[in-house]
Amino acid sequence: MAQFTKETIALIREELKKCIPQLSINCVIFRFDGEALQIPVVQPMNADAWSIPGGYVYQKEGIHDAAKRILFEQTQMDNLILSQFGTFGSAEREFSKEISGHTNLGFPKDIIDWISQRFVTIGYYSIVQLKKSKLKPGLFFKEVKWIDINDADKLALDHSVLVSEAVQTLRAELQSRPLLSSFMPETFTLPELQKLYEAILGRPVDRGNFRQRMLKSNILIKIGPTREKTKNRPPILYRLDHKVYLDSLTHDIKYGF
Amino acid sequence: MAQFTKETIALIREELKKCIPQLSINCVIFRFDGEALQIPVVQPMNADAWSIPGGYVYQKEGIHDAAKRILFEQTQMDNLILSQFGTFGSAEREFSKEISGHTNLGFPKDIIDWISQRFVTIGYYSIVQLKKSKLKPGLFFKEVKWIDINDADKLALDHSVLVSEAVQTLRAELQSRPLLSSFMPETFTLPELQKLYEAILGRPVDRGNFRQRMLKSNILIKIGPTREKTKNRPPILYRLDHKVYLDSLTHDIKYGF
DNA sequence: TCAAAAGTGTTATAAATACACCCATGC
DNA sequence: GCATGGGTGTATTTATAACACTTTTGA
Repeated sequence: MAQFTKETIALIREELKKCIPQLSINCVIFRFDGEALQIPVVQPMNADAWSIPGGYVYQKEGIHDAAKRILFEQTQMDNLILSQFGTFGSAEREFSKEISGHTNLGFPKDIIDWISQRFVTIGYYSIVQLKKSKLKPGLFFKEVKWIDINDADKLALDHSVLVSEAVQTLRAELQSRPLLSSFMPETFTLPELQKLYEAILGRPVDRGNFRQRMLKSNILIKIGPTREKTKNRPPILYRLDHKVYLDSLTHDIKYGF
Repeated sequence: MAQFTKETIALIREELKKCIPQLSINCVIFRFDGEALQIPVVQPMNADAWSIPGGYVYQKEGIHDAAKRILFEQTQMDNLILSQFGTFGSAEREFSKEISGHTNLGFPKDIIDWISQRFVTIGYYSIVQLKKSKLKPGLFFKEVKWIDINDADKLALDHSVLVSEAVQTLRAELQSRPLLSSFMPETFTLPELQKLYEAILGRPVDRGNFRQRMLKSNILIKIGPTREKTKNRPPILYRLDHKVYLDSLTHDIKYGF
């Protein structure tokens, strides 16, 4: 396990001093690679386990800004629209054993004490387009990588729970938030869009009905028969009509009266 | 403005020592008086402004339990089902002036410093039946009272914002959470239920369609023609079929494909 | 010409929505 | 009898959902 230099430890100590204690932020970022939803996970310098990106809030910083900063520091991804999916702070959310159990953290006691306190964490989620999803590990991290959400069941602490809560929120907000703008590239085909919906909903969707609904809603603008050679019948290329799409989001729920 | 005794101040100091700093919880509790939605607001001993119930989280206490405890301490209401509606912590959420601006708080400096720090607050909401909604002010409070949500625009700090966020969440969760069980008494009439829906949705609803939908869903059990003398045609009494009601909550959203 | 994936159409059912009409009560 | 609020029915439109059929491509 890598050890931190004296300078790095001093730096970390200074950073932690500027933060609100016992409050953390964790981010679940989604992308769609054409087949499945994926999220980035990070591996700190001094640990083997994988976590979702997370950190602490500066005293003079809003929690929203903190989430953006932390995400950028740990993955280099920027310009994301973040939304909360919940705040987690049961009495059992106390991982001092799991954290200090690793004998060779390379941290002095004061830092170990600080990070192994009982924490309340605010969960944020966001979405990034595939082409903007290049990751670069932050200062104190060995590695960052994308994993399928279905493989997110062995993360550090209670991070697997956070991921599944974020997925549920994503699902619930599919019709009320402009998720497509964030997920899809400039141009795409209906079969591609359908696969995204299937990945988010976790179930197959009927092709005919899906197309009908999408086309009737006028959120898609046809821009040509296709781009490349395809193995079978070439799909039609579309792009989002952002204006119509934003208007189409269900601000009002149907009640039947 | 009332002053605290030396003993009370010592007690408060001991309490605060046991709490997570810079993290608070605020509760928005709804009841329905037959006409409008109402929430309880509290007035601390040493302040004139009205706030929604709120407090701090003990080190060894889950945030959910903390919300229940705080609510009980400040209103004596118990056995509520609490849900989060958001966590608030913008950099501007810093009310030291508003808090210490009141010159006669009656607190020593260390306590003023503690409570006028920058706080992140977790918002919880819940519902209580009218007949279970008797309030009793807590130890450090002058008064507790119910106010209409429409009159909640002059609360302390940013509490009016919290209330409006809670109302939005209530609205959004009307079809997915068992709110009726908490709002309605054992027996009620359809016009009464309709008024609740109108209060929550903030708009009139069609009587015919409302009745149809309610009756077709089988969540109501007819228990008699009426109870008392009424001015006009006596409405029919119903009670909730809790089993059917819970099953009827929309766990899956309609997408059209 | 065949498989595979894309694209289109048809139909049955259920839900949403707008109303019109009747009923029971007190005055 | 009539105003008032409670209760019921009907008709139109729209959405959901299942599924059959056609088209285009590469091999």
